[in-house]
Amino acid sequence: MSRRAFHRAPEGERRQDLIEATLDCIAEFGLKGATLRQIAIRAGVTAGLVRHYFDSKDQMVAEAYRAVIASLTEKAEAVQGDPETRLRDFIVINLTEPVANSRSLSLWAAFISQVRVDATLAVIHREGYLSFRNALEALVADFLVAKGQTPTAEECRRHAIAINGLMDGLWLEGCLAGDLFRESELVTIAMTSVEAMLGLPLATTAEKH
Amino acid sequence: MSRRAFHRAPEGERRQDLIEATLDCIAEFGLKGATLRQIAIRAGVTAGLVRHYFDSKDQMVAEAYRAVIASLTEKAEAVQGDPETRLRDFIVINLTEPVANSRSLSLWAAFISQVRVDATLAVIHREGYLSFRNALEALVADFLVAKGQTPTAEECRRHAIAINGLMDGLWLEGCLAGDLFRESELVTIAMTSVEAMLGLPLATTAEKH
DNA sequence: GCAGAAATTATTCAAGCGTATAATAACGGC
DNA sequence: GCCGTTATTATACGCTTGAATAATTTCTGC
Repeated sequence: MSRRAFHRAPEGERRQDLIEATLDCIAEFGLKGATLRQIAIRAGVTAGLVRHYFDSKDQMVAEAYRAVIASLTEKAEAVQGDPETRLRDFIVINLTEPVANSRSLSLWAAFISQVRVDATLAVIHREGYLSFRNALEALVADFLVAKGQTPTAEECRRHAIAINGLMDGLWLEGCLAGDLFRESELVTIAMTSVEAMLGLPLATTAEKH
Repeated sequence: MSRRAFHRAPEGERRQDLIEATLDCIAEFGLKGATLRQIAIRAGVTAGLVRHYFDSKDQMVAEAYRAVIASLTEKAEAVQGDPETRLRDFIVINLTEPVANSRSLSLWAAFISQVRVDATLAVIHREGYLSFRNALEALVADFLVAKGQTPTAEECRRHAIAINGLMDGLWLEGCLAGDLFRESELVTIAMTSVEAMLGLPLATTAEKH
């Protein structure tokens, strides 16, 4: 009857590990399969430790949701360069790995299905959604202005809604059934569609690495 | 200590009631809150009865998923009239009640998050997705032909993927944050975007009721 | 109107859940 | 090198879960 090996993790690292383990379990077993015991196994600790870092399981799950939102938006909001490049990169980033994969979708869907149930998650969700759409709206506005147009705020809003919808939908298709599409096919379709919607070409620039 | 009132339901009705109650509970409490006891309360029976109609809870949930898919696709696949009208109606139906509402999304998301976990649900999902996209592809092909074009199969496929993505994404936005949009704003945006993507106008026809 | 089948309720069960608490191991200051 | 603090393990508790089974009510064919 020997006691389990006792390993003290570096400052703040354990908290992050627990959140990662939570997401792994939700993606793999669903929200109802992500039990404290499963999460603890995944994180390499015992279940009781969770309550040393979080007030409750629900609080840990909420923080895990924040991490998901961050991983889905932070890369997209960090695009740089001229307006056209930024818009193009925004599209590419959202429709390729690591943003677009089946794990991301499973996590996203698990939390979305809880938004109506848990008010805390609803707040986190709305903040993430609005900041994402606002970022896209700014991208579209900058792009149109750079092309010599003077779009009204209303036009920008409508374009942002439409493009946001298109991107969400293609992201979804790619995550759900990536095997049905050829390599980067969805990116090409998105580019062509956005060009048609804005009535402007999105010049193909040389690949950067 | 009197026994609970004993009411025998008409042929086959109880089964449907149980599936409806299951969906109500999933929408309201999430998958993990949809317990046999909650479902039984909602259906006005006792929990034990479930196993008289279904082999297990999982089987009932799978049948409930079939019902969700059906409710999301059956109306859209039944559009009638000339190709242009069918395409327009298809768009309208998918972006307005009862297909587009927050309950539908909660249900859809709950099941999608389980697709990676439960192989049975994965099969049901893929069938529904493909039949939906094929229906849309046929709609697009008919429309283009009616407009005097001779699109290749590849063109139809790409258009269907793009429009499907747009519709999914706008459906999603509408379900998640319907309060952020004006009445039928999403339908208008969808119409305008599809026109731009196909390079053809979708004539506004007189409202039918 | 009775007998057997089917539908429904009631009760029980083992397993797993999140939480609480107590015991123990590692660390940092002095 | 000891001591208080904190991170971690271990264990126990009350509750809920899906499932199994037994008891009861209704229906149907004759």
